Amino acid sequence: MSNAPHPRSDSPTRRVTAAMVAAEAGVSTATVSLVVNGKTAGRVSAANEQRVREAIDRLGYVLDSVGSSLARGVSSTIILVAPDISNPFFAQLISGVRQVLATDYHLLLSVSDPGQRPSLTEVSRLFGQRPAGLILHAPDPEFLAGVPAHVPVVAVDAPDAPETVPAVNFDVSQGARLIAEHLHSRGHRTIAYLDAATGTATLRVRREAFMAAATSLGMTVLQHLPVATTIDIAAAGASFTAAWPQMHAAQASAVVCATDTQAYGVLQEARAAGLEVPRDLAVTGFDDLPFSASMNPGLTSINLAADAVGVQAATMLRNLLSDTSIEQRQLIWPSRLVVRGSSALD
Amino acid sequence: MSNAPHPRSDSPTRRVTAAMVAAEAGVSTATVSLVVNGKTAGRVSAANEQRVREAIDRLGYVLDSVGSSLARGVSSTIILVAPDISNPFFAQLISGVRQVLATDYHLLLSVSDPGQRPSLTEVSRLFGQRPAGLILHAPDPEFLAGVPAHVPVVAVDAPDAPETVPAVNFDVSQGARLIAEHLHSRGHRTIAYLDAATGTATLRVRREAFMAAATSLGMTVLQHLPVATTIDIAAAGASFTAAWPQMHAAQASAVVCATDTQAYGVLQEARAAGLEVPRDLAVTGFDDLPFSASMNPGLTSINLAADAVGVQAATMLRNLLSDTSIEQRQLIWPSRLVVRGSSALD
DNA sequence: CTGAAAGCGCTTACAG
DNA sequence: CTGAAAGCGCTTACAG
Repeated sequence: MSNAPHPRSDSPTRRVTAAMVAAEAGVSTATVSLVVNGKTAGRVSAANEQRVREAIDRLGYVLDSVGSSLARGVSSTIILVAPDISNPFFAQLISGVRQVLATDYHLLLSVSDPGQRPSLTEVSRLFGQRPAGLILHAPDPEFLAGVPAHVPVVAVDAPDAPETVPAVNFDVSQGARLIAEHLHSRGHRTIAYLDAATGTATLRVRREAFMAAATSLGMTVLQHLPVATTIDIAAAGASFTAAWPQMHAAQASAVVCATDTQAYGVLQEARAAGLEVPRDLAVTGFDDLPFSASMNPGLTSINLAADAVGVQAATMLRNLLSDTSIEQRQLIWPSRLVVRGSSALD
Repeated sequence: MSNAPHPRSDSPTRRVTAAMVAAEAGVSTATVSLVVNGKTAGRVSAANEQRVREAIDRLGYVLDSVGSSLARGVSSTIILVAPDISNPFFAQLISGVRQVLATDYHLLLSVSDPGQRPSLTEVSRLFGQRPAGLILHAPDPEFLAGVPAHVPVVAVDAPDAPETVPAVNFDVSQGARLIAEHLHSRGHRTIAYLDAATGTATLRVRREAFMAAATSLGMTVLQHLPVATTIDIAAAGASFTAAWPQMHAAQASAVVCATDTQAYGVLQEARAAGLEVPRDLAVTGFDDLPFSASMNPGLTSINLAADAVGVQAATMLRNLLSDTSIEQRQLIWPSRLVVRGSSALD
């Protein structure tokens, strides 16, 4: 920050423009622009480039991206649209995206309130920003359809995205099967499924894949017992508490939860009800949040490689932006079962 | 989305501009601009306003915020700068900010990698966006000093912010005292403090306030035992494990952690070491993350009203933006002790 | 109440 | 290799 003073209390120094740099260096603004954008090869003499760089340093010039975006017709901002950043798993995704895109683009997040989808005005304003590209986490089909044709887009965690949309998904079907097989191998035959009531595609796939796998293994899955809840610890716990008597009567020996967050609530309330996990009741989650290993007992879950997927999605988008033809339009990342104490006696 | 089709596969329809709307409505672009910005009072006839609105609907016009920002000299984007969004507590803060600002401004998040501070280039690009204002979560002094004088700023969770900077802080000193008093009242006399090694001001304040309170209550706090760690479950657990023999020898009966995240690691490793919490060792956290109630035993912690603080900060910024003089430049929000099983026998 | 015009800061053919 | 100039889409005094 040494040579670019930003006097917070001094007189409101005027913004330094390319024109001022040009005057200082004795060149045109066209030349300044070429230097700033690294397009000097064969277009700017070494001497002039040097002069411009010195002038930039002297004046503390910073490219105005608003002017730049208007002239180029597109900004260098990539917007990551997420329905819910309270999911800690999302931080990992971002970290992966940053690794690939942070150098050349400005990464911004646009979030809606948890569980809610972005409104029409929010979407319009989004495109009014002229983003260079979009990474959409778990977009609903309407949002996807509303993206203007000329904006490069990559979807993440969107198993229902049309094949024409580049996407990187987690293999949650496989994860759901792994859970079913794991519980079956531990002798469970009657099981409850706590679904998440957000309508996201990944959650539908998780449920359907689990049902299919459990059924084909000859297990019984209780219907709507417990009742689906939002992805919230307290709501999930309450739903479990309400359903437990019936589950118990039906001789259910395990609760499979659509998300780790919900499983935390079930663990908590099962304990409050005096149940011993996993002896009296096995519990499993999905997502393998960083906190799941710290539960007591640890929560058996499905690990999703969020950072790897972030890297993949960002790489795909970068290729799209540089017109590199991408080989595969949709990638799928394997899931991994992590067995912990909540489903396995030591 | 009905009357504003975004043909994803059709021919690349040209962006609809204010000039096209003006032509369609038979008025000037100046009039279109006034209507779009709701500045019609006494400046646009009802008839013309009506015509313009119809033309906008017919053509599916959306204000281009890049052009608008350039003309006005400032965008309608408010950027929330956060060092680490993996902190779930951050989602609550955002929710509060959104409640106040989402209608009139576009809220975007700029994140750096966990624990790292934003680089100079990132900061420059930030201001190249011409944000209407900034909300800074736990900014370091250098960043704060680098904010151009004309950009309205509100800091959050920045107990070291100069008095000239509007800020909303949590009373973490009070929280630290509450922890000390609670443990003292439970009979603890020798205590370990697991600090967080990120250099954020709030963490320094937590530690200093705790040390002062504990000392004045006549308690002994072991020095650098365990060794400070990043805000990471595994790192904290490992640090605890390494320090436990010495802590035990020193007859420490409690570990006070700078953050809940670290406390999770301690709980986990204490359990692995065969310790019973809280009988053999009490553990406390700080932040009261949503997961802390789900630990077993539940984690005693300090609850910070993140959403309330988000609302406050956003309100302050909105007042700053509308030239309303704000009464108080710095607000402080009380902390609340939440006692759970990790420090209290049933 | 209305519109022509200047201007925001930059980029990019274009002519030299 | 270089610069004058047009243009990106909008807003805002200004003159009427």
